[in-house]
Amino acid sequence: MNETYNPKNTEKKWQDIWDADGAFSAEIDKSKEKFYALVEFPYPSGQGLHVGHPRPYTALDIISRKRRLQGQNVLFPMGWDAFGLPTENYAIQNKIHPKAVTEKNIARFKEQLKALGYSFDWNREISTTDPEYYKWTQWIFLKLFEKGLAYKAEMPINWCISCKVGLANEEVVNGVCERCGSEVVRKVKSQWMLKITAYAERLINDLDLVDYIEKVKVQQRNWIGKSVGAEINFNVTGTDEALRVFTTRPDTIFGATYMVMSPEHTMLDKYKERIKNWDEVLRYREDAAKKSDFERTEIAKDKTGVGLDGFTCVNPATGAEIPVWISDYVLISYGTGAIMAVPAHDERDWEFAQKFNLPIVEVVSGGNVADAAYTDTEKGTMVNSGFLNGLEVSEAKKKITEYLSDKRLGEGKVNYKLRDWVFSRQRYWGEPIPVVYCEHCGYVPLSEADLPLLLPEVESYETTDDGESPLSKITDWVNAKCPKCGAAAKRETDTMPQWAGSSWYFLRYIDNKNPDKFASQESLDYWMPVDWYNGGMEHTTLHLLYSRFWHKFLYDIGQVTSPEPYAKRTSHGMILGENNEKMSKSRGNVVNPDDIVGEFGADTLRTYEMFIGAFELAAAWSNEGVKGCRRFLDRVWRLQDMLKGGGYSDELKTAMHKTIKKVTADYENMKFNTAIAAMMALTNEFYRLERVTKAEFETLLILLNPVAPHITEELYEKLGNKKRIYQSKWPVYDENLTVSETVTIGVTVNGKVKASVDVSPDENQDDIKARIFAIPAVIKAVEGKEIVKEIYVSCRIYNIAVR
RNA sequence: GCCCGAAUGGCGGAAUAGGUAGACGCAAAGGACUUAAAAUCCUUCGGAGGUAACUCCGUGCCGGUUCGAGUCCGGCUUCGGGCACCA
Repeated sequence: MNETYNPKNTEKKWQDIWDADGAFSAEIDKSKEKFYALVEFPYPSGQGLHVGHPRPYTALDIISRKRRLQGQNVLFPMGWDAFGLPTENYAIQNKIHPKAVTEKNIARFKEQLKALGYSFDWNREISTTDPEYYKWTQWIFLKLFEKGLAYKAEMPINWCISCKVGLANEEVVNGVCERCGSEVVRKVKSQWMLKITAYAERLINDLDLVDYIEKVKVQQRNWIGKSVGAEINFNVTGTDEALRVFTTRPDTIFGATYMVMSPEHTMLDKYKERIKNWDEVLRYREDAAKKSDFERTEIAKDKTGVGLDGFTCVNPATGAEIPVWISDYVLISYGTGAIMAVPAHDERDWEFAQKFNLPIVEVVSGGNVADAAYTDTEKGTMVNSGFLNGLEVSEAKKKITEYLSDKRLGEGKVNYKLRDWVFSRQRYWGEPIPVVYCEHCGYVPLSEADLPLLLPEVESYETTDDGESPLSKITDWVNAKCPKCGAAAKRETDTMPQWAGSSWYFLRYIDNKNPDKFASQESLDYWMPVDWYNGGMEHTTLHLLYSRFWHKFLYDIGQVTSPEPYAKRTSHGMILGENNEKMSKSRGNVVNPDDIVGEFGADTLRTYEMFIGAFELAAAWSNEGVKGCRRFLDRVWRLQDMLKGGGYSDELKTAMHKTIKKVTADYENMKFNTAIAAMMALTNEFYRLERVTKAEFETLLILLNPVAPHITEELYEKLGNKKRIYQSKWPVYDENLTVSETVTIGVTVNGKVKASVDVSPDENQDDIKARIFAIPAVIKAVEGKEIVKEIYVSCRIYNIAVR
């Protein structure tokens, strides 16, 4: 009898052995196929590791460990996305330097991750807050600036009128400040922007080059939101000037019965003398400033707006003078900030017209525009539309666009929902933006030789009363010389958003200590692109898109050789609390991974998180379920007590080959739960026979090793192996041996199961039919009925349709 | 509101290409072992009816396609993720 399974005796032991052996350190080796596996590096929060973290990490650890056994040269790195708001807020509250907080949090995270036995190459660890790292983040910014992709623009921020600070969206709860409950307004500030929109088309098109799960591609395409339409000029009555609109439905122009401008539209200010109800406009503008875009575009809410008195435009198609309104459902950030309203064929316009009694003119037949807007573009013919009458919508689109550009009234235009990236934060704990402002030269970038521009020490990390970054109060840091003319100049005091550091981190892992370049050409050539990147769906539209944008930019300037950073992208579901709600302190349903490791061991935690359910779906935590996985590992441990020598036994030969096949495929398809179920079933077979051969046991151990690396290494050693599992080979299966001689299939009558019958794959239908019609239950079911049809699907089903 | 997902026993979930719904695990019940408990092992385990053989119902709801639908189509409901300064 061997001693009982105690992970405390074995897990640390194997982690130390792997460390000492350098088992998982990756080096360039051109004789081997490379595999670069990437998981999203964590934000090292003060709460420590969450049970959600191990889910994706274990998943790619499994794939990495398996690929190594299959002979690939695997790079599986880990690091820290350590700049950010929570650390800064914690630092403010506790009067500790954010750097100290970060160091402490990283140490804790690292210890926790190490205890889980991941095969990370810790030699390649990085932190975005390390000056040797953010030097290159700043360097990329300089390149963007150099190419005209970084620029300054007036953009609104959330401003708490009481705290006098700029707030993150998250800190605005129901329109009020999360800290003090006061009103939050939008305040316009000059901010650094990155021109991601210049890459919109390629970010869509190049999705065809990569293997991302479909929902990620769809979400990115929708986020970029390409729409093809036209920009059209509507002359302002009595002037030479035009109000320009963007529309995806130029075909409906004859139905444009009024126009709507965003309350922020600059043309309003220009014509304020003409607008008789200017006071009303100002009041409306103030109210709109309090709402987010999200609130403003909500369709369910009551539409609001102000009709301009004394300001009208002319519909260029009909020649009619039409009223102009302002309303907050038109956003200044999309299109031209103004629309032509076609209430008959747009839902929002329809509701607005209903509320304010504006005329609704049908120009596409097919619906009943008195009841609802008719928005179908597939079916319908143009009516009430002059020279467009009788055309289909798509034809009308083409014709009116040509007409408008001939008459110089507008032209075809592609618009994207994607907006440029607001790159400034008025915060301390971020990368300083390496730019100075010189009165003579304007914004001047630092020279590359001056990087990294270090984040200076400050007394206080509190944002300032005027909404500027805390850096603005450090005068001897702010005061600098213009790199161009040498005159006195001021440094930019905004810092970069957390997204900056995470937009290129995969490039630093491959050569993390290089002092001269973010990564050497050799390492880029060998390791890039990332072969498999797994992360949360919540990062699909921001992080994933931002990093693709930066990588494409680096590609354009010849710094990297692949147009896309990630060859493959998969996604995991969240781990919820036992009550099926998101884990949070306030809900009291948080599970600490340390407790699970302490009580059951890391292998149990890993096995459980992989067994919990379909990888891509959310799953609720269950402490009872954890116990079940520990029980499975206990059963595997006790297999050593029923060990017999020899190869695969005759009884289990098929089961062994089938299991190898299933586990091998399931791991690659991230169906970890069914892979584990198959290994449980195999273990149950050993128990049923009350013995396991050495070869069978070793195969099980290697198959299970990626999921539960410690227990399997220990048992493998106990079997007398001098080599470790990590040095062994992935088992192979023989396809011919995975097929059983007979299969049990169902016999159904009109789709209802009546009996089952064993068939062999090569048996012909007539023989099977003869046997089936001898079964009493089948005879009874078809008795006195007419047999209409019989369907036999080989090794699947035999169905008899009767009447 | 817009975009993307999801819904299957008491519970977590399984079901390559539309082919025996409920694999595997948890919980529960009964039994074996034990002085006892824990652990372990064995059995039962979707619902209703029936002594039984067996019958009927059953994959969120309504309808459709099909010899056959958890799976496909149309229309809903509810829940989760994202909505650009949380990351």
